Amino acid sequence: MTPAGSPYHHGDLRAALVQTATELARTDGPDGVVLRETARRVGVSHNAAYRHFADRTELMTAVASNAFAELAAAMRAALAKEGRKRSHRGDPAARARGRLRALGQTYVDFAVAEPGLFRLAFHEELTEGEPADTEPFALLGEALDDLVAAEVITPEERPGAEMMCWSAVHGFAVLVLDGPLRGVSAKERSAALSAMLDALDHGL
Amino acid sequence: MTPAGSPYHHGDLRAALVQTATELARTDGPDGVVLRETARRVGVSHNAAYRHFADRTELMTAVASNAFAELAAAMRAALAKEGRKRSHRGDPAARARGRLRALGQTYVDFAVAEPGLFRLAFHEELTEGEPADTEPFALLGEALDDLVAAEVITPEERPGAEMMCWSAVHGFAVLVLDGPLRGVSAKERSAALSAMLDALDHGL
DNA sequence: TGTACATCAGTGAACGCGCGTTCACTGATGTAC
DNA sequence: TGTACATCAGTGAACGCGCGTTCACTGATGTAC
Repeated sequence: MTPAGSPYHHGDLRAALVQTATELARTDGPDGVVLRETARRVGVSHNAAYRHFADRTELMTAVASNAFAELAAAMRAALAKEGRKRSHRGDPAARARGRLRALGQTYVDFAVAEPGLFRLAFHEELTEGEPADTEPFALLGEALDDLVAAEVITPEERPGAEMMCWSAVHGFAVLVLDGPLRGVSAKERSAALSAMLDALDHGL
Repeated sequence: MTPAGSPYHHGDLRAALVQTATELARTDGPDGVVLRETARRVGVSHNAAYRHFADRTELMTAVASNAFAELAAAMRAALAKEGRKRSHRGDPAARARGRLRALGQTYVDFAVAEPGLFRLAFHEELTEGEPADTEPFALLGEALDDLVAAEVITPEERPGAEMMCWSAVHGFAVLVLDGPLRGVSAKERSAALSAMLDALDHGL
């Protein structure tokens, strides 16, 4: 608990910086994460940040990690909601398929709702280092485990199916954000996504 | 025909700038396209570029257009090569499927071979304006027309199939360049791509 | 064929930008005795 | 309980960077008469 006013010691400056930088990324994307601006907004001198991060990249990496966590949380919520559906009672195959679809839908929804965070999470310079924090893809993998368990697909089909799901869902998101699907209306977009998820489900 | 030496008038400065900027993009990606450096390499004062481009973005757009043309050319070559296969004689369905697969393969190969150009082509800031030059996607669309004509898929299935192909292929490329598939060896990568193209083919 | 003149294509110097990063420093905090 | 001291967390000023862009200018070219 820091006293009111502007105490010399912040309390939890690191967390405050990451939080603020995340908001910048949300609004302005990867390039919006400016070290000086982040410090300014937190109300601290810009070099104070160097107590907590070696450089700007380290700050961005922390933001990316935040973004992945946010996406993963949305996906877990969607998974739980879908799992609870009455129609899936006693039908593990339908449930597994429904959950996979829900994951894909949520992934794309997140990209559209938070383009800045999404772009940052997959920002080239950040993914260069150690293996990225890819919980979202792990969740997709678990959904595929369920699909195998429910005998919707065979273990042999799984590798192809997995690449397919990862790629289709991520690709759709990217094409909507920065590709030829950019200008498309929300309505058309969800129709296209829906058609694709149908094809994906049917193809498995 | 310009005389030897350093004539005052270049001859075709615009083309030279685009060409050089393309090489910069090839090596260093979107951020590598630096107006001053481009002019420097061409051997011209940096503001000469403003005779031919309103600003840096316009130069980059020209480079992106080059990149798309290069990708499209590779795809057309793959299409022609696949179409000539003996095994496809009298089997339009097999041929249509083979061509679609060849397109996907070529698309990913291009992204891996020319990451800088690929990233530039789908660079956020460039795709903002008017509809991008998307011949590669048009080719994918034509391949799907053939698939419908050969009765491999029905016209009703086509929209979902199209989104699926676009997304899967583009998504795979992006995941390999900047996503969790980044570090993967060439061998693993082509196995994964192959598995995905199998799944895609089988799913249609 | 010669010449005047509009137009096009280049030059060179300068500006402002705002950043990331480093340096030498000071204020606050907690712990050993 | 008091005090010395190491350590941690901030500050403020400064640097260098290299860029994109603009300004006022000059050299080359082609066309009308």
